[in-house]
Amino acid sequence: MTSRRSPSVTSRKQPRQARSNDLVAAVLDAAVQVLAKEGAQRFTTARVAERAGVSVGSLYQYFPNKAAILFRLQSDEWRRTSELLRSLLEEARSPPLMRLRQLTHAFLHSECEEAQVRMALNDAAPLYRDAPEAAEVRNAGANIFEIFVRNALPNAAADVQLLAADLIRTTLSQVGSRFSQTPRAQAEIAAYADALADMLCAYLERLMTQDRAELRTATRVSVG
Amino acid sequence: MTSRRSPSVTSRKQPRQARSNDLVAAVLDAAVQVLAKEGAQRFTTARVAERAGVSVGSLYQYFPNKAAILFRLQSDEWRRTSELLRSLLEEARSPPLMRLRQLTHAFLHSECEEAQVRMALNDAAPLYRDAPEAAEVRNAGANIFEIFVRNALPNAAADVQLLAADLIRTTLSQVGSRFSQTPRAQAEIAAYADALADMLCAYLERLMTQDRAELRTATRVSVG
Amino acid sequence: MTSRRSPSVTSRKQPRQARSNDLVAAVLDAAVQVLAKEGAQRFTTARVAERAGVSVGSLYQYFPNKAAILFRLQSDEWRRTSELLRSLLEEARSPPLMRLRQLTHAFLHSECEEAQVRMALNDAAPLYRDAPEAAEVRNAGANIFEIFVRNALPNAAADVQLLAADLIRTTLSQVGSRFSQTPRAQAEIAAYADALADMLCAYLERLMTQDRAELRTATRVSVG
Amino acid sequence: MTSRRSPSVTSRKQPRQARSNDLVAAVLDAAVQVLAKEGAQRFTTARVAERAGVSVGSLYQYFPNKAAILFRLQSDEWRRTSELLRSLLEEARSPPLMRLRQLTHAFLHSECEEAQVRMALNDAAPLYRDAPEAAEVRNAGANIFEIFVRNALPNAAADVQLLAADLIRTTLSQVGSRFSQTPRAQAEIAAYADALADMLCAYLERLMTQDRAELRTATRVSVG
DNA sequence: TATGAATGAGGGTTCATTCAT
DNA sequence: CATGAATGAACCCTCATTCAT
Repeated sequence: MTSRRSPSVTSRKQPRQARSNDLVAAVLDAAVQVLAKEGAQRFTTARVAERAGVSVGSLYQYFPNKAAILFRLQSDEWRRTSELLRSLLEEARSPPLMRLRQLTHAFLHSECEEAQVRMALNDAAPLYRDAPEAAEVRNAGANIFEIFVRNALPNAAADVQLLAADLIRTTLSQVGSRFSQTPRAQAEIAAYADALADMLCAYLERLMTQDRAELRTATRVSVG
Repeated sequence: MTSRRSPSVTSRKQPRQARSNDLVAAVLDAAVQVLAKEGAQRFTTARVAERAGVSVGSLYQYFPNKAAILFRLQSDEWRRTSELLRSLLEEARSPPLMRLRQLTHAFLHSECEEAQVRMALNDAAPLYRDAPEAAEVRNAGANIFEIFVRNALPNAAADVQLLAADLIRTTLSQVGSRFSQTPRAQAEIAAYADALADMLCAYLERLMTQDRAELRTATRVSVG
Repeated sequence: MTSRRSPSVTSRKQPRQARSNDLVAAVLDAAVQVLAKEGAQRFTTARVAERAGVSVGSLYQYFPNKAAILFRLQSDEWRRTSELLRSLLEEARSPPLMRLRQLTHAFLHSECEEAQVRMALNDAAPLYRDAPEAAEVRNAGANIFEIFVRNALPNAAADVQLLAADLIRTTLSQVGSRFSQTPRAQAEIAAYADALADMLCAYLERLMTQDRAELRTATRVSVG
Repeated sequence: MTSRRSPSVTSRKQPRQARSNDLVAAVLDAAVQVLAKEGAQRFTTARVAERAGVSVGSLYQYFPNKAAILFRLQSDEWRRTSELLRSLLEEARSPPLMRLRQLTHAFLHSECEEAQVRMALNDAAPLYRDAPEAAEVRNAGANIFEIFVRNALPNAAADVQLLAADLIRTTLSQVGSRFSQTPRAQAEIAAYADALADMLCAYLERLMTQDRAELRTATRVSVG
């Protein structure tokens, strides 16, 4: 394939002053509204600037291009989600399976909020996903699951742990994203979350059983 | 949000003659190439026509608009996948869990073939997914899993069956689609397919256990 | 201004055979339907041919271009109107003013029938009106009024007669055409026709008075 | 008939600054030239922009679409004509019939100026006449005649007044428009205007006679 | 003679980005 | 710094007409 553009997508300047922060906030806010109201297709810098009550020129002072706005939106979104996941997964007092179930519920509900914007943002993904910064942000989210899995499967090989973490994370985010493409009632969300949690937990449970088996084997071997 | 257009997307005329079929085939073939080489962003009717060695006008004799080409591509793709799934799931001689595992492997491998095109097609989804015909094609795929699940969980309530079928199907297609976004070696695919199959099987196994329990309960009740 | 195309617009061949006549009739019929249903803007040879159940190629065998179809439609329309006017104006038993009034009513009613098509045909006028044949057909209609006026104002100078004939004809056709652009109830048509007839008759009456005066003067002069 | 589009046609933004006004003026000016030189058929935004020495993009900053340019031209034209008519009809010192005659002359002369543009604008009418704003502008012109007729026929019923006003206005504008489609010498214009004025005045005179009769009747009744 | 597939210039419109003010 | 007018390439789609079959 020919080269596809992956220009830098981060802020042109770090806005230190109050004014700048306001402007950036206004733009991001407007961007969300445009995304929700008009969809990814009609998401234009002009429309964002207008809705933000700002000139296009100003917009381009803080975002190098349209993709940067979208990337920032997605970035913030990922950060928020990571925060949510971290707070639930790291809560070490409850057992892993219970935490995973709680998280599934929380995540699915959160996905269904502002599904409109999330979908539009998803539609616009081709515009920002190839930027180098994107990988970085995504990896940050991955860590959380890796820690969780390492904790739940302390005796598993590293690659098994990574694979499980990836699969759980991918399943959650992809299935959640797809599920929220259709408007859902609260009860429906809860039911789907239960099923999804069943699946993830069944998987994790199986791994944990193997994990304990491995431990016994390892012990016996070392003892023997 | 404001209304978004969802124009019809099916063929303008049924090509009966050899000539027409050639043209349609050439256009679809060219469309795949453009998608792979240029991506969804640069997928234009002009480019497709040029690569097909055909005039734009001719292209528009057989496809009412750009979305129709994309829809047709996706449609064909869905049909092929459905065929694959059906042949594997309906193969009644092997037990359900084994069939599900085989299917996972087959599906993941198939997803990773021509991943480039699949991704581009996915990026272009906003252009065709709202067409009325799209829902129809999607539902066709859903049936296959429903039948499979009904067979595996004969005693479960209908809504449980539907939910399980939906979840399995969604997980497979979404996780598969995400997984294939990165180029993968054969071994990597096999490993991921194993993990994914583990997850789906663990889930189905749990449901099957419950299913048998329900049968016992029901039997006891009716006997008692 | 630069040259505007005024290509010939008459039939490519005189259709003598039954088949040909059928085809021409079918095309004209279809043309009327397309005009009514789609408007001048969307009046295309392809649409006409399809609705006529005929291939574009065949259509072009009997009409040299799109304008020719429209011209033929308008031509026929003018012929029909001329027939109507002639039959009413030449009816010599009733006095001129009464005939003019009757004609106004008849004409306005006729204009309001199929107003849809008439309007569309009017919108398409730029396509055919510059053809040399158009003037010819129009002049045919003019004659009728000239004869009528010569009869009503036998003593007037030739240029006065011509001017009056032109004005009456122009007023009738233009006001009628404008009036029928809005859908009208029968009573509304009658009322407007009455007013229009009032105007035309008041005008003609005044000229007739002058005409008689001229006769007296002429007589007196010639006598004196 | 199927629905035909009637998009809004008014300015995209109110040009406040000198620069903007210049651009709008340049575009309108260019539009007139293109209309005169190329006709309605070849009136394209690209040509207008080019002749205005402006990019298409700029053109679209001030006009939402092609129709808007045409509508604006027609609108301005209507406004100018209304101004002319008002100044002549409201000139209360001369008697109604005289005013009507003067107006007829003035109007016909004005119609014959830039007849080329007027005709082209007329040909393009289908593009803008269905816009909601068009009715409004047209009605503004109607008022002038209604006031004039109410003054000339104070005792007539309201519907009689409205009908007369409509008929006079329609006749003037339609006959004038048709007349100016052919290039005319000054003398020819004067002669035709005289005839047209004769017709309108004869009509109005008849109504005024009736009006006075009604007054007498009304007086007698009220006295008796 | 009939067909209808093929053509491709041309039309209206959008939008990311720049830069003079 | 802020503005927003200006740019013009690019996009999707239409349609009168021809000509090989």
